[in-house]
Amino acid sequence: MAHNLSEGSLEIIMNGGHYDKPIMQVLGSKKIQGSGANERFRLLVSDGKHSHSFAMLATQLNDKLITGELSDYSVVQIDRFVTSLLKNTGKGEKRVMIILDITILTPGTEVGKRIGNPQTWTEETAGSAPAQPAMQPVPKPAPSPKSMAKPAPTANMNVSMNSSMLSTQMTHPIASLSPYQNKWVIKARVMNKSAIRTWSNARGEGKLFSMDLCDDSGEIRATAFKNECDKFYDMIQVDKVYYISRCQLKTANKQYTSLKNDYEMTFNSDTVVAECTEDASSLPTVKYDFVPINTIAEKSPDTIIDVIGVCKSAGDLQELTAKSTGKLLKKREVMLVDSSGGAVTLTLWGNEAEKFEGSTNPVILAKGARLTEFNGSKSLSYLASTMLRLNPDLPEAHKLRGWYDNGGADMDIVNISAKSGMYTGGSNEWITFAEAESRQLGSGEKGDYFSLLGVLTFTFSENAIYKACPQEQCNKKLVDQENGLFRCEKCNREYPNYKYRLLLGANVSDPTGDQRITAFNEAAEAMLGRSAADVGQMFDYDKAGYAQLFEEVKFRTFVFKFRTKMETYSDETRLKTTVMNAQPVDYKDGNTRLIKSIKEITGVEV
DNA sequence: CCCCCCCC
Repeated sequence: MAHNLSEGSLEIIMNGGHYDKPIMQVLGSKKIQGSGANERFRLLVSDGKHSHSFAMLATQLNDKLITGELSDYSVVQIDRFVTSLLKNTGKGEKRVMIILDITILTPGTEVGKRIGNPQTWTEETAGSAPAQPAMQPVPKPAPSPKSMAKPAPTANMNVSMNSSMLSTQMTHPIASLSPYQNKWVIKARVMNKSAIRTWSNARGEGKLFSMDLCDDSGEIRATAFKNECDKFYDMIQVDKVYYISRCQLKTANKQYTSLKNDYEMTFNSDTVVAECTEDASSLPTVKYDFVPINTIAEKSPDTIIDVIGVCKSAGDLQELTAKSTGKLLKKREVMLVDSSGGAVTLTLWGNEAEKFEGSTNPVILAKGARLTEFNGSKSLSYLASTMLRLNPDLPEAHKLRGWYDNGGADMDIVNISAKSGMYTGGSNEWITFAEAESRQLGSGEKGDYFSLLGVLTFTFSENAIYKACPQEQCNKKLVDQENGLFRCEKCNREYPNYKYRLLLGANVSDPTGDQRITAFNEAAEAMLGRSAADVGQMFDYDKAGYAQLFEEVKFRTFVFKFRTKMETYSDETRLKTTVMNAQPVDYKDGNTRLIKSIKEITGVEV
């Protein structure tokens, strides 16, 4: 197979010229910094004549390397790139190429060898190369942004370029910024802007706001303190594009951001920000990486994720006092659902909790919400840096609206945030009913907890729902006074209203046995995929639907967390097993466990 | 220079 590399293109690019979609061969790659989501790779590329390790892969293309798609010897077409001059201590300047888009023409495994005999490109080679290749268009002076308060820094402006590249070439890619180089201008879109926060600690006090910026090459967080906070807060607007220069760069603390950049920037008194008034539609807009709600349970706690869902219900505003700080907190729990059939609780705090209005079932978009785990179930928490948007004008949002209003509202859901409130931990191990029996779980004084992968083989629909005391903390079954009032023996009061709660009896089986179990309200909601209120509604008005629901849930598989204890009724002693928590199966986790046990049983490496 | 992001 013929591989026509763009011989000589590397030389042109290294001299600051532009070459449209050069075809090159990848000869090697090297991780230059970061790990996980923050890795950045450098490539050794060849155009057949020269080779050079000056190419950096934009982080959004990392996957191609990691998955092996972009293997050594691959022949690629570089569809989009920018170059930038970096100050190289003591050695003048060094040009880097940031690859933004790439098409793999022939996989490395098919090429299998180096093409031609490329020579390593060096400064000496550069000296012998023409400074301005003849094929380049006439250089154009770079227009400086009109509204800049100070003249835009003009460092590194390379004027040999075609007009479509002009604005990109004028500015520096975000991915190329580092603390070692301070003469740059970026052209970036504001993806997110925080509210102004104040702080006060031993080192002083002040206020700040932060913003997340992006361009073709990557993203970065910028923070403005005190004076700069006042100066720029009103000016900076989400979705707008700005030229920004003269900021301090420092290493980002990964604990507090999910942005793909090892650095973050701080505005200082020299910082220049000017709105870009030209067409900036080529710059990426806010990027969302929506996680389907039914897969949120598979993610690790403390992950920052983007989610979009319909607010199915919203709790009341709750006030509570933080035990650790004594601070008065306000929170509101909102239940989000999407067409994946999952439901998750999003907890709003403070101002956001106070002003939230969920009665119209708005579509809620939360970018950068934190996944938290409590008592074995997962939910989302709103952070200061979370971007919350109600009914955003996005295709995903319109789709969800349509789904919800056309039957989605009545869809069976599995609430991954369902909690029992009683679960006190226990081993993370899955065992079987046979193992539970052989370990004599439940025979002790305190009861035992265990987890198991099981199938719901039968559910008892009779008496699965009851009218409970409407008081927040009291779930006592009410006595119908037959006069429109219901009596709570615990509160010693009569109420005209009640709330429905579930108390579900069922059989759970695994390959080694089965067990009659009881699931209280939240666990039962997770198993039935319906809220107690919904089930109560069906019980009252749709008996057939109610019966159907209990049929449908049969043979669903869950990861159950049980509490089991021997109890004696009159003369009979038997195990009473309660479902603390029923979660949908995370098959990735399930397979890991399976592989581990295959290894243990067979001694064979899988 | 923040970096707390809460509670059950």
